[in-house]
Amino acid sequence: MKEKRKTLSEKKREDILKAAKRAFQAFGVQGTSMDKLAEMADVSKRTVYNHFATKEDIVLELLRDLWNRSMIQADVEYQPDKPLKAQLGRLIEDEIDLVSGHEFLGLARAATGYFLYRPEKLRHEIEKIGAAETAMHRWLQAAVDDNRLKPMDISVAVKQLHNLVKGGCYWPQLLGYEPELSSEAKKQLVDETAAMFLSHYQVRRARQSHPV
Amino acid sequence: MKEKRKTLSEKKREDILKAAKRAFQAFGVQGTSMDKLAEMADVSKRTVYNHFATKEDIVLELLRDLWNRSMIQADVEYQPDKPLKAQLGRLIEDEIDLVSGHEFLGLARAATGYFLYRPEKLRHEIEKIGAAETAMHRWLQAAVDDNRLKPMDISVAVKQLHNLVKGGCYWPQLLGYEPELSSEAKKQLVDETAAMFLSHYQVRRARQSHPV
DNA sequence: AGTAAACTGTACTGATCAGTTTACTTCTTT
DNA sequence: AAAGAAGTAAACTGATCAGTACAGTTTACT
Repeated sequence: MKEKRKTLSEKKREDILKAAKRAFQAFGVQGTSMDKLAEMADVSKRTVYNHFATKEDIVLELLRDLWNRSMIQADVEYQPDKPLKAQLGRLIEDEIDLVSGHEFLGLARAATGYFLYRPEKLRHEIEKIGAAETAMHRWLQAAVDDNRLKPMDISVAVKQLHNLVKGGCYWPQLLGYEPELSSEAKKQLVDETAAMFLSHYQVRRARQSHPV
Repeated sequence: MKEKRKTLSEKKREDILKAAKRAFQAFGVQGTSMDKLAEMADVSKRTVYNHFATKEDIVLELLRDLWNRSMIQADVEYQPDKPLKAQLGRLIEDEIDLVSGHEFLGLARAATGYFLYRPEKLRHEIEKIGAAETAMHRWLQAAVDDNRLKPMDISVAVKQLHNLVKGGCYWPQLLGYEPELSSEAKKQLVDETAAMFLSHYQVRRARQSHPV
């Protein structure tokens, strides 16, 4: 019975978080009363308050957890001998998958509702987390170092890619006025984005070999 | 006394809408109680309900009005003899000014909060409004017709431009985690966006004259 | 001047909800 | 097995808020 090493208390805590995740995704933070949450978690309301002092604490706990898990992206190693477009496309696709996944979108929606009129809190959270360097950052830097991409302000470039991606598969879905991307639409977005980006930043080599 | 042709009733109605705009921008829709609104409008609560059946009606009225005014953009006429970059830059700048203006942002924030968990309503409103053709559409089409931009899916291209712009000066400001763009930052955004877009879509002419 | 329409303030209804309290039961640990 | 930590249901507090009711006043128009 090793797998059930959890004490009852720990289990309840997890039940609460799981229920909160479902509830916040479905109804938003405002739309989820503590009574409803307790019921969904199959736990008494008092128990919720034994584990979390306020509703806010639950929200923040969930979002920090989401953020941490988001940062665990498999690095796409830069490969000097492979076409840029395929590699970049892979990175973009990972980004799309992350950002337009059900769980991410649902919690992002909850977070948006929650932080929309608490900008100081949002800034504070972002600050605490810090701008971690992403797989995209590292890959771009490697490609620049290898002289296959023009010198650029990497963080600007990363933002441009993010904006193209998010504008296509995140913000409209977050607001709910466009449906999830079909797999063809996804391919198209990957393609357009990579193509536009590379048009601008790729080094077009002359036919002769490198000058020293 | 021609200027005060308005009947009292009309004046009150406008007072209510003005106050609602200020209030929703400042506190959001949820954060504005009808009592507070009535007080801010210097009107009795009953009068508010004489003009608007529900809070929702006020929200929708304001947003429709905003939307209508947004559509009144001065067209930037396509000029065959002028550099594309300057013309496109002008269009992008107008877009930025619209979308990151205080009033627009404030109401967009209110709308976001309001519609976030009412996606059907949002879709319904968007549908009713329809996708009006923008100045950007027309300009791009003209430039394509003039063979200075490659053939493209215009609506995709417009979205790409929007995404680059909004990702830089709208979404982060909407959520409130980044400050308004400084005028240098704005220039930079205009520039980067136009440059990237043209890298991808501009027709690079050979030195000889056009083939027929 | 007189009437209808629109306004006012105050108070009410009915509902929701975050968080607390109580009195009692069940786990966990020593 | 006893203590105490954590669980439970249910009722309660105190507050907010959308929308209504009412009794009386002001404004617009004939």
